[in-house]
Amino acid sequence: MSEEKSLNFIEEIIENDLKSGKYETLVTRFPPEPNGYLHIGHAKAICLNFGLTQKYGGYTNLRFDDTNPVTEKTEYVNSQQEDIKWLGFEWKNELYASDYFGQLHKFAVTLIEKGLAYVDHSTAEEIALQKGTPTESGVDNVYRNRSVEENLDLFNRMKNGEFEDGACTLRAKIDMASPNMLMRDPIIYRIKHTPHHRTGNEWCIYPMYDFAHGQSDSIEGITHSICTLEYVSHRELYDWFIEKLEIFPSKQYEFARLNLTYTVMSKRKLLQLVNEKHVAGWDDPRMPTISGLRRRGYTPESIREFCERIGIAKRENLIELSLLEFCIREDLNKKANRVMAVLDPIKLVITNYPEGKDEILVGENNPEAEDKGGMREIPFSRELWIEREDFMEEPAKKWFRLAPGAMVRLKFAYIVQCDSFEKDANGEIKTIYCTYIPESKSGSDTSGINVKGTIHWVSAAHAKTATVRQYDRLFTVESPDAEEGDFKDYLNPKSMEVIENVYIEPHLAKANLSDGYQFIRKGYFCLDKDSTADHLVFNRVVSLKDSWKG
RNA sequence: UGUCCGAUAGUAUAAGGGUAGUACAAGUGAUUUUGGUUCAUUUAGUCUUGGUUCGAAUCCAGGUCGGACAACCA
Repeated sequence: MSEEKSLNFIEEIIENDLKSGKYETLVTRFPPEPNGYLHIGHAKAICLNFGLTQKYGGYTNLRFDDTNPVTEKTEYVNSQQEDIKWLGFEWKNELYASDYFGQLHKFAVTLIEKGLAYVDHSTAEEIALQKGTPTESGVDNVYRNRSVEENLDLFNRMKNGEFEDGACTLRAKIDMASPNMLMRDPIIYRIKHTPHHRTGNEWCIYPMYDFAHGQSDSIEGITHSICTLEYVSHRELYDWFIEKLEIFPSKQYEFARLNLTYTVMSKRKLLQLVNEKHVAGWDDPRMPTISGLRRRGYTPESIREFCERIGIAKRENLIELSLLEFCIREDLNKKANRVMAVLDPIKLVITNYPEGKDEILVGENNPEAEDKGGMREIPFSRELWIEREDFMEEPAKKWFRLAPGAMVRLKFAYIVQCDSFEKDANGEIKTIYCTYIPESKSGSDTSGINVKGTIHWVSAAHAKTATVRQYDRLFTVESPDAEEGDFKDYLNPKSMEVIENVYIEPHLAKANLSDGYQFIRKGYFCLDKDSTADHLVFNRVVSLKDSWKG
């Protein structure tokens, strides 16, 4: 069966290149800068680059783009590696742009020797001024026409640490009148007397992104160098260096980055949320970081599926958060064991059930799993906790749950009928009194009674307690970036609701950190790493879809 | 008064000169011991104006709108 699946524009390019024999083996790379944690937007790029070589053969390198020692840290290198592995991908080579500092330095010397680079003593302000604007061309400066020998000598002295930071730069000599600002003699080396996370104090000059990225691709024989749209105008420069240096012609292709509703995606803004403690850290479950999503309870499969579904194109896009939620529900629906937990309890007493009697009921763990996920035991007794919202003193129309005189099925157990209820001094419902129908036991129901509603419960005498953290969108508006004023003005004050003393069925005491659970009728939850043996903390991954419109 | 990129249902993404399709979202109904799942079904789209053509979302030209570009960041 040939299921014609349409190709995205990058796959088309690759298939053409492979078919024409331009390349035998596809080589891609994922090139993060180790200056922050990876987020769902990076996941899109990871799935793309690794996915392509899985599909067409070939391999993908992991290359850290570590050309700026001021912002880069080993902590980030480690977290980024962990996230990529967790997503389920394996890189062929672990590489660093800093591995190429020696080679890159030689490339710079080559350019100088060809008369295509010069040392400039202008200040940053002067350079900006001489550069012109997008609509006005720039002007040449006095250092532009130095001799090759002088440039060689000066560049050598830069390398040897004879100048302070900012005293001079090495610039490519291209065209100060180019309509592309990046071609107006871009800086390719700058002085930074800053130790590097890998090369230590070996260098005090560091290449700029444009002078490192393309050449690194070329050195590694990257055939398709895939990046986001903001690099479109860099492509001309990318090609220029490769051409002048006469090295392997890697080609750059750009796709539109991911934007997600109700969140921000720039590393700068995410860092700000962390530093200013609007969230608990890079892995706060509300963060769109991969570590945050992992802690929230998202699975690698769900994120990969999401990346598959959003597609790859060149137009700007804003993906609805509901698609991400759909992907995790779809995955957890198959995998998550069903359990019962009561988040906002009221007492239910079964007046005709013997006091002191216990019963062990069995329930299937997951009706959606092939073997139903096996069975588990659930203790039942005379007094139960049920959800406050499952009782209505004056029922709305089409109300299927508990109300005076109404009958409901207790999940995995019996049908009960509400006889009366009691309020406390504040007028809040305190206790509901029911009678149960002994013949209606789940699995052996001979009562012949049909009820519309089924509710969850936990036996009061057997319940354990836990803390539940219910998460919601981090921002109140779809596009915090696009809004007026500071994006932080739109933080959702209710993005985390902590509920203490949630009653959970005893089975959940054995909950596993890596498993997702469905709290029946409430949503998908997972154990948080803050849990201890006697204090469990659950994160809500996502609520269940709720088509009840009360 | 620049250069480059883009424009298809609410949101994404296909259709590569020949019936505008899919997914999510939204609505309706059926099934259901989760108001979940599943199934069925409805709503809803080619930025604009010309041109080429028997025929244009697709090719061409002009316009409009959106985005990117003036860091010793990546």
